[in-house]
Amino acid sequence: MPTTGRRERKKAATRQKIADTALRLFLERGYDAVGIRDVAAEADVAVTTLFSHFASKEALVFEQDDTFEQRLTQAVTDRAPDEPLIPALRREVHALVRHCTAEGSAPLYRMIDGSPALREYEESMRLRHAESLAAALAADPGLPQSTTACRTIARFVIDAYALAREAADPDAAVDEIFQMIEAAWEATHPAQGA
Amino acid sequence: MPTTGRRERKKAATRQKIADTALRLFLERGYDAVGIRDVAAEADVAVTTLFSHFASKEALVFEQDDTFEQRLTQAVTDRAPDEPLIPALRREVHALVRHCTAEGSAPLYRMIDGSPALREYEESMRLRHAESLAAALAADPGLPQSTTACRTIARFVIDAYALAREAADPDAAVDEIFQMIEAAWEATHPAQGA
DNA sequence: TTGTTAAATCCTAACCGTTAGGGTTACGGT
DNA sequence: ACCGTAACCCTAACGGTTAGGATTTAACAA
Repeated sequence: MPTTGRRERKKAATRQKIADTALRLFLERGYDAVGIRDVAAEADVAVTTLFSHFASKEALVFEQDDTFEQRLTQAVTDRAPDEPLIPALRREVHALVRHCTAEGSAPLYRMIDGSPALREYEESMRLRHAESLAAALAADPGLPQSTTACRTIARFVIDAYALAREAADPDAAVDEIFQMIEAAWEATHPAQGA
Repeated sequence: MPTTGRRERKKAATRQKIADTALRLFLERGYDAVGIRDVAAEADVAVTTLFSHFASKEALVFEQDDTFEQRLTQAVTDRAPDEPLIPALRREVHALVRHCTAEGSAPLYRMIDGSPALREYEESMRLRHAESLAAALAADPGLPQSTTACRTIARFVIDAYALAREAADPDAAVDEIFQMIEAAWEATHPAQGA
């Protein structure tokens, strides 16, 4: 029942073809040098079809980055019952940062960093992710923190990801920033473990 | 010698007239309902002139918000020689939040919150402010923290501003978040005051 | 004064992302 | 077999933004 139907398959194929074509062209010629009409023509679809699959030109680049959102929230909800929050988040951010500083991803992220529009779009996207994370934190019954505290920690975690990606030593930066986040988080407890 | 010359005066006047006209029209009819060509016509300038003064439509709304940047950095550089960093920043953020949650600013910020484009623009602008603040922190000889720590604290401070503005009780939110920031900051010291 | 330079402004026309309007095809369920 | 509708198409436009190049005018020196 999830994927029965030729219709959904064709739709998914169209979407994928658009995304693949776009990414290829962007990397070949540069993001700014490729127009929406170019992508649509090369993928052999109408411009309106392209925009029925993707909300904007920038969204073509971050095609499957709602997995980012899911991974963060799942790091909170799916952690072992006794595992403390912050280390779980740190582990996930480590993995996310490694994933996007890996070999194959380098050209993609160089392109992103080279385009103000893409940087701006990504930041705004991360903020939405932070809101999701904040909601996941607020929903955890083991965490009696205020909504403000949850939203704050969520943003701090997003900050850690963004800053670590730009740092000279991303791994070390994650650890350094998470020490700060840990301290911030503990400051919201009335000292629970003591 | 700062303001000699009729030329600079006329230029400043043109800029001001554009900004005033834009803000008036935006508040009267709504941001989306007013086009660039409307603003230019009402201000009696060419569209190209408008864009020689403002880089984008959104920039018309945040006309003089580099004072924001200056106030943050000056809170660091101009503080009393013995005043600790975080309380100085908290005081300034308190003032900034109060300023934009004041009576007269309400319609403006309702308009901003109502437009995704303006929200996105503001966030991106605040990130630039965070970079300035990070530079100011890194330049303070009394603060031997790493660049990563400086950039982190800078972003946390911007987060505090953004979150507090949206909170039900902005003043209390500033205090709550700054307790977390203080803890994060202390975590970067090898315990200096003990 | 007068002439020269460069800054500020102007006009027109276009570019590009995005959307509206409205039509065609073909899948899915009855 | 038939209908509803999802996915797709085309054309034309809208709105922010920019290029190209002309025109005015403050600033300043001869």
